[in-house]
Order: sequence, then C-alpha cells, then structure tokens
Amino acid sequence: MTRPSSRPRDRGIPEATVARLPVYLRALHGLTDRGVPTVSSEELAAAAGVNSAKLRKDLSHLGSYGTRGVGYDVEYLIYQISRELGLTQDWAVAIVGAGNLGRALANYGGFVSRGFRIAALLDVQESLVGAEVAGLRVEHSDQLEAVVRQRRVSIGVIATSAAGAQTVCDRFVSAGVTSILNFAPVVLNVPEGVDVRKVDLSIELQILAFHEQRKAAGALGPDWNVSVEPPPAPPERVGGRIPVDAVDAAEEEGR
Amino acid sequence: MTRPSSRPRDRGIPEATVARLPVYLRALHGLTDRGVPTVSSEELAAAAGVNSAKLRKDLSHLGSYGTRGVGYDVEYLIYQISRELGLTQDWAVAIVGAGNLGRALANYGGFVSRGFRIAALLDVQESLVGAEVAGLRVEHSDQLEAVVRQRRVSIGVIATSAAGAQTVCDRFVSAGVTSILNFAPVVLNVPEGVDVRKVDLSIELQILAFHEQRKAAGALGPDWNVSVEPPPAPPERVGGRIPVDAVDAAEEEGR
DNA sequence: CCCGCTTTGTGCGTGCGTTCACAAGGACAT
DNA sequence: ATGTCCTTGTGAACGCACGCACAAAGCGGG
Repeated sequence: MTRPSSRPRDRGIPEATVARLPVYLRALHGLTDRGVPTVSSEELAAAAGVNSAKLRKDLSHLGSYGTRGVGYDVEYLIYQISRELGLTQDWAVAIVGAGNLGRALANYGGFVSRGFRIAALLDVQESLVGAEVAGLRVEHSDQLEAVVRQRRVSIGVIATSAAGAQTVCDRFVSAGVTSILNFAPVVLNVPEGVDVRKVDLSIELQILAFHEQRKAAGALGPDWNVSVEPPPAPPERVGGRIPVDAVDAAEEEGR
Repeated sequence: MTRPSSRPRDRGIPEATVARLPVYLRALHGLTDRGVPTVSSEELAAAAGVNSAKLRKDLSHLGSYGTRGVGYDVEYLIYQISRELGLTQDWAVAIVGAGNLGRALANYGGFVSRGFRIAALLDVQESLVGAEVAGLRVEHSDQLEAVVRQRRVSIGVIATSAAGAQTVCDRFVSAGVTSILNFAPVVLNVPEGVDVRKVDLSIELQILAFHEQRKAAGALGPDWNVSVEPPPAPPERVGGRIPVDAVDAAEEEGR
C-alpha cells in the first residue's frame, strides 16, 4: 500500500478481471433484490460461480472496498463496480441487422437495465424498414453514418449475415465508432484503436461437442472415432501450385 | 517425437486451442469455397485473425498434418479438425425457449452446417406451442424429458428467461444431457461431469463499455468519472446485522 | 545427386492468471 | 481496554499460454 486512501491503486485492471466484473455485478443485483445488505467474499463467489480468492483479488484491483471481519456492503460495491465498468453513464448503441438475432437483441432487457440505450435498429432490407421492434422503428442502413453522429452512438452491434458484416464494420469505424460487438461469423478487420468483441453461437456449440465427444471416447477406448467415414484423401500432393482445374487426383470420395 | 506416425501424440489439447479450432475451421471453409487447395500457416493465420506461430502450435496438437515448404492441404485439414472437434458425427440439439432468441438460434444456419441438428424447440408458453419456426413445430416444455430420450439429444440450449433457466437445466441434467449452452443471465448449478458454456450478451457490452470509457478517460485526465452522480452511501456500517432503518453514521465521504 | 528455398514443428523464455495460505485489520464481547 | 473471532487483502508459488526464433524437413531446379 503506497496510497493512504482506498482509491484504485493501479489503473491497469487485468482483462480476465474485467470480464468477470459484470458477473459479480449481476450476482450483487440479485442480492439487493433479496434485501441482503452485506456479503462475504465466500458467499458472493458462490453466487458468481468462482473461487473466493479470485473474487477478492479481482475486487482488490478496484480498491479496498471491503470491511475485514464483515464483508462487502452490497449497495456500495455495486456502485464501485458500475463506475469502474463505466455503467454510470449511458451508452448509445446501434444495432445493424433486424433479422431474428437483431430483434432478439433489441428486445433483450439486459441491455437497458445496465445503462445501454438502443439508439437505432437498422437493416438494408426494404421490407423490414419501418417495422416496429421493441418500441423502435427499423431504419434503413443508409442512415448509419447519420444516426451514429446525431445520436452519439459509441457502440455498434453487428447482427447481419457474414457477407455484409465487414462493410457495416467499415462504415461504423469511419463514422467514429470505436467499440464493436460482432455476431456475424467472420473475422473483422479494423484499424488500431478499435475494439471488437465477437460472439459466435456456433463456436460455443463446437466446443461443447468436443468435450462431449471426449466423454464418450473414454467409454469406448482410444481411436474410436477414426474412420467413421473414409479418411478423406491423405495429403495427396502433386504440384506446388496446382490450378483449380487440375482435378485429376480424385482419389476416393473425400467426406 | 516418440511416435513415428502422424497421429495426435497427446490426447490433452489445451482449452485455448480448442476454442480456436472452430475459427480455423471457418476460415478453411472459406478457402475451399474459393477453390484454394493449399494454405500456409501465415495465410491461414491471417484469415483467422491470429498469430501464425500460435496457429502452427495449435495444429501441432492434433498431429503433423502439414507439409514443410508447402503448407497445409485445406480439405485434409478440414477433416482432421472436424474429427477432433467431433463434427463428423451429428449432434442432436434441443432448444428451450422459443422467444426472440430461441427463434434466432433455430434459424441460425451456422448450426446445421456444422453437424448440429435441431431436434426440438420447446417453450412453456401455450400460445407459442404449435407455431412453426425454421421448419420445426414448437413443442411444450412438458415434453423435455421425452424428447431428450427419444431423439437422443446430447446438447441442451437454454434460451429462456433468467427465472426459468435453472429448472430447465435441472431437467436437462436429469434426462441425461451432459452439455449445456446457456444464454440466460444466471449462473447455473450443475453436478460434476456436466459441461456448461455461457453466452451473456450484456456482459460483452459491459466489457466494451469499460474499454470505451478508458479511451475517453485518457483525454479527460484521471478521476473524470467520479461523482457524476452522488457517491451512494459510503460503507456506513453500524452493527453486525443492521436493520434497514439504522442510518446514522455518515462518516466522511470515503472515496 | 546435390543445393537452395520455403514452410513446418517446436524448444525456450516471458508474462499473465490462478490458487494457496497467512498476516493485517476491524468488530464485538467482556 | 483488551482479547477473540472473523474476513479481507496480498505475497508467493505454480501452471498455462503466447510468441520468438531456429532447426528439421520436404520440394524443385540445376
């Protein structure tokens, strides 16, 4: 302790910690709803599904907001975490893509309750423009730049198909958006200084499948999954840069 | 190298690697669509948005499937990764919750194209039962256990509200599901041996807000965000278990 | 057959994240 | 005022992950 006060000693909060703060916040909100005034690291950790030592270390990065022998004041801790995450101000969010996912996002209550305000819902498809979703009128994507500037949008959400995502991203960036949440299954290219977070629904399923397979594999012995289908063409190399039309080595029908 | 062959030398693949394999897979599919037969680690890494050394190390965990001086055979690598992830078999998935999110998931093409088959879409709400979504008839949640057993469901997706999530989870588990993908904003309690992956839309936004705030903070100097609203009641402790009405010690305003 | 070019596969150093275990500190009872 | 009890905050050890940089290995040309 170099500082006498209980201020965040260091502005560098580990990424891993930042990612968990919202979880703690949610658990704390649950506690206030139940009228709990004070919570120990052990209890809060259980509610958040983490190790209590990890929780304490995480919280210690924001400052010394607990009372030894007692625990943390729930209300106070909520405020401190919210402030650290920047949730004490409200953030204007624009969602591009009013398909199933875009509509689901617009209707998602978790946004509004955390200081996020859906400033616009945009789509290219004419038939969707003008429709009302979650109290919002769907606007045409042409309006993207105008909307971002006029409504002070600082976070862009991409809920389009993979094909259109990069274009939307570029337009967000050139309009001044520096934080983007991407649901499209593509790797976005952005300049330095722009943050992109990715949520890929199918990736999560694939990770689950991997573990599920492994559980099953244990019961069946190793190598149980080789050749469930004919192993498609082992390396089968022929020339250095074979042109596309060189489809001579047909081999067996791969997969 | 202890093994002469090019089989996965070690069955322990790092989690971080597993999480990236689906990304590589997607990039590889993009390459086949463009007719590219062979790819170097440098190119593939660029397409996947990672470091090329990391990519090579990741792939080395599955075995030695590249050719030095040439690169990787796209088709072959796709097969190997797919097999490792368990995508060569098809997985029956049940989605509970036919709200906006549930419907979005059912319509999401990324599932089917990766070996996942939506076996059922369930909801408690009577008004939704019977509706057709993505070629599926919405069934009542009562059917959960029956559906899981009869259709060999091995992965459960929870797209309900926070309130119902734990119940649905418990029912999945007791019906024998050991892999769960949770979209509800709660920490699920599951027994040993059950894998849960969590996707929380609002957490991602909160992480973005944190970084966005930090960018803005740099320009405004430190402490710019203190007291944008009155700092709510510093610890204000009095007794061990103070009733809500005990509000006396104001202290100095802590922070 | 040999040589040089290209790209893989990996040994190794470094840094981050997690966990243990305990000293420091505050509250309450006596 | 003092001692006991409880919980925080953190020093230190450990383990995983990342990235550099290079040796090993295949390919094509001469």
